Amino acid sequence: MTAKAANVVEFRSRDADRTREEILRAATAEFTDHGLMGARIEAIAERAGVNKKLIYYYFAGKDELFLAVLEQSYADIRAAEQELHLEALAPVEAIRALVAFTWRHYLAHPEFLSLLASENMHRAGHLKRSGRIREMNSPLIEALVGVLARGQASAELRSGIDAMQLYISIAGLAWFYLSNKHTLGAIFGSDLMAPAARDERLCHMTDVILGYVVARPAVPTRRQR
Amino acid sequence: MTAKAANVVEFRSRDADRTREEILRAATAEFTDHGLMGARIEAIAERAGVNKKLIYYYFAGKDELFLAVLEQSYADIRAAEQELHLEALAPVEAIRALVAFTWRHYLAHPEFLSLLASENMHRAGHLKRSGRIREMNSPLIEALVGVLARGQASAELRSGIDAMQLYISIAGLAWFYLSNKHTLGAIFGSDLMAPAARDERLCHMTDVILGYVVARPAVPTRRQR
DNA sequence: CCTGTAATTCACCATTCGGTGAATTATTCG
DNA sequence: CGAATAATTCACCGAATGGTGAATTACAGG
Repeated sequence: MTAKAANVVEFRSRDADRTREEILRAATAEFTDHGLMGARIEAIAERAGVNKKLIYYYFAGKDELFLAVLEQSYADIRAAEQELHLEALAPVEAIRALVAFTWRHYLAHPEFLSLLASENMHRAGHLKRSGRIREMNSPLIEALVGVLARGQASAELRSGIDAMQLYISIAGLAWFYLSNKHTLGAIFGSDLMAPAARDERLCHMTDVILGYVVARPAVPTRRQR
Repeated sequence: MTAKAANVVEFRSRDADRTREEILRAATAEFTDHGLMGARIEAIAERAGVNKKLIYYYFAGKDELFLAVLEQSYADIRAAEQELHLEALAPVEAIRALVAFTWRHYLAHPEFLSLLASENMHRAGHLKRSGRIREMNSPLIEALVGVLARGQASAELRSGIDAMQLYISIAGLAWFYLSNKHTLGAIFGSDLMAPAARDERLCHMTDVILGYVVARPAVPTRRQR
């Protein structure tokens, strides 16, 4: 019985790898657009051009799918960091490169910002359950420690810089601008993503960070209580 | 009919203002904890100790409620900014005060970060519809412009600093650390909210910003293209 | 005390959503 | 080819969820 309209239903060619990847891609987009709670499984299925049940065939549920997306996004940035080779650059140039890299990576991967925002709202519950991500503990910090040590030895960089604090500051300068571009843009009445504005931001970020790390001739900064 | 168990139902004393405020308070908490999409109207009603329908009596719907919460949060920070009186401080001290203020306000008002994160995920749709917030265009920026002008005139501060960029940078240094404390804490394996860690962060932030704004004896910072 | 109305409760709905059991089909391998 | 199995579809569910119409009650003003 039930002659399905004969012409219309294209059957999916059966390719597990491709299907899984398409689900992941669609899920990344949906989670990025609407957050973990706002994302709809059915919407992910539609974006992927896939039957909803397939999502449960490949992933245990919404949370596991989100975790897979998050892990992928982390893997991407870690992989990109590998190509920085900070150890090959002079200290000041290494810092400058790190700032530019951070800016450009966030710019090119808005999903990273959005996914992490969701994950933080969930108090990093997925991340904590993921061995994979915790093992990805960025080698970048160690590279940065090396750069700071070299720079301090050569007196090019200020002493007493904490690598983690510096890393967080560099990330923060880029992150806040990009993740809050809509509210900031509305309040300041300007398009923060216009090419000129983006260039200016990188310029400013670089000045701020270099202003901090580059050793000063004399004038010591006073610590506040 | 239907004798409700006689003893149990305490009737709400009828106080429109109080009820409205309690709904707003509960909604702030719920939106903060779960985001706009994750927040449940019924949960807000329970938190407020109020019948669900009352929420629709005082607010048109979920989005209008969210907007009201957002407006309140903006009003709070604008009010707090009023008491800074940057114009009464020496330029460097004014910057230092602004950094500390930003840090402490975000620390004391996590809802501000969370609400704005939701609002940005929604591309500032509520904010754009709110005349009230757009009119709140921070006088802080103007005050900051004044500080920078004074500092430049007295040669205490570097020239060419853009007030908006600086404001975004100060906010970003605090924001990223706080809004991403869970993922950062998991990755770095440390408690970023421990008192010592918080003090260290403020210290670092201050050093970074002052390192940038304070005029250098000679060594000009090279601009990158 | 009485009455009008503002504030509150109650019962209910249509829809959406994450998720599932079982059938079905494509593909691989013997 | 024929059977086994991996990949996909189909039909369906129970629980939430945002929202509502209408009744009800506390309270202020006369």
